[in-house]
Amino acid sequence: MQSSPLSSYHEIKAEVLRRIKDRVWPAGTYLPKETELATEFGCARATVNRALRELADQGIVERKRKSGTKVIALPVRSARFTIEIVRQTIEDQNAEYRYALAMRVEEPAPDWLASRLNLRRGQRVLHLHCVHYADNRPFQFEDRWINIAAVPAVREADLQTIGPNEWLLAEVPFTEAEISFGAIAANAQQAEFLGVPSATALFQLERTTYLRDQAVTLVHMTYHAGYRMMTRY
Amino acid sequence: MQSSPLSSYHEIKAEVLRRIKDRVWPAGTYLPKETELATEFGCARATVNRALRELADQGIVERKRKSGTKVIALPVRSARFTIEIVRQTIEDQNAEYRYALAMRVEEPAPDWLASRLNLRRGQRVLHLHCVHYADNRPFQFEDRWINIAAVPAVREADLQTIGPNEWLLAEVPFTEAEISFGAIAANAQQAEFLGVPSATALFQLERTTYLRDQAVTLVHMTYHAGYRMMTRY
DNA sequence: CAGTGGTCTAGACCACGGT
DNA sequence: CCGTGGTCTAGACCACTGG
Repeated sequence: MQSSPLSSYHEIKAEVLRRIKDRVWPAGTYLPKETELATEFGCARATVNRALRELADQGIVERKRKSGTKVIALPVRSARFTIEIVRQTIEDQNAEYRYALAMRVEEPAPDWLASRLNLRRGQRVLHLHCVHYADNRPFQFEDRWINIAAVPAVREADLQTIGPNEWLLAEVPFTEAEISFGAIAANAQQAEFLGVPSATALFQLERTTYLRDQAVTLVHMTYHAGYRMMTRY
Repeated sequence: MQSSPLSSYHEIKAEVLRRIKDRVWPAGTYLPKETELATEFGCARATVNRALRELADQGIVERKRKSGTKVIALPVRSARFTIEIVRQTIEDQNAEYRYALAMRVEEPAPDWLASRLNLRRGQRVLHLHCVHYADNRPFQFEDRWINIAAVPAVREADLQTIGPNEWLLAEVPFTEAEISFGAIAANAQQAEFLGVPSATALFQLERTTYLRDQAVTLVHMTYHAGYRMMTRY
């Protein structure tokens, strides 16, 4: 074997991928064990291991102790979307970012919210409406609820200047979140803030954030008409 | 130092993460170098390396040779969406999957498509309309164009039984793709196939797939009203 | 119980990128 | 130039899991 000793895990990864693509190892079959590949490629087992581990992370192969490494039948393609701060998104487009806080109310959590975020009945929350502009055109409308108990400091926060997203990210980074994307028909409020006719089809991102099992915030971010979220893989 | 020798990279990762969260190492600061951490934790440098590398992959820290490892200021959270085959999605909901091929036409690529996929003018493509049902209710409408030159075998493919997505995935796995999500107002066709009023707000996924720089397929997958794509991170 | 991947080690050399 | 992370090695032990 040992054509020309591949000694970087990049090379090994590429070679293994090539064999899978070229059906040398068709979907469902098992690859040789790590030690065998190490011998074939003339490298240490750790190097093969690193290559295969990354292929497993990418969902190309599946590894199990004792059984070995096998090529996944229908490769599940997973795309990665980076959810940036809106300001970033806008500035990346070389547009001028402007932010406005349209509403800030402290009140007891409405029942639907309390049940959604698992709050005690009547627990106090901060309800915000914000609009993010790109070159003075509305880009995103943000409707956010913050659980005050989870971040008491928010009462003192100056959210006139900094968006709540950025403020929260700096205050309580590294939270767990649940995200969903969907399409909605603009309600009167969204239509007004975004400057579109009512019932316009809009892209919306919903995110619920938790810190150690305690809900921090629920936000609906509704984008201007025609917005598309993109990525490649 | 060396409180209690942490010797698994999991433990080290957790400990480093804890220190970042607890602001022992605030955003923007540099962590000790790998060798120092290895000494502190009483383990090999490779172990520290593995832990820090994974934190870098997660976008928690940023590493650069010579400079060192620093805590990212505003952690960019990236969510991973698995784009499964529709059949999977439906079956995962314990619903009955049914598929119908509504149209199959072979024709020269229209100009907009040719320019979009970088095809020669008039190159022949296969144009398909498919509907995927969950428990006999329309779930997704698929409008797909396939570049015949890229996958000649598609001419013989029986797309009555297997959806083109599954067929393509088996035939040409491991392609590059560009994806975008957005909201659209249903046109007459989409409205009819999905059984909703015209202009209903619908969630749509567009994907362009390439194999070695050659366009393979462009597809618009439009979901039933109310559909949301979910994930957590 | 035994086979395969999972992980750790101690040491080495290399490559990038500030100074 | 030279410090820091990037990677490789040879060898070892461990942990899960299939038979």
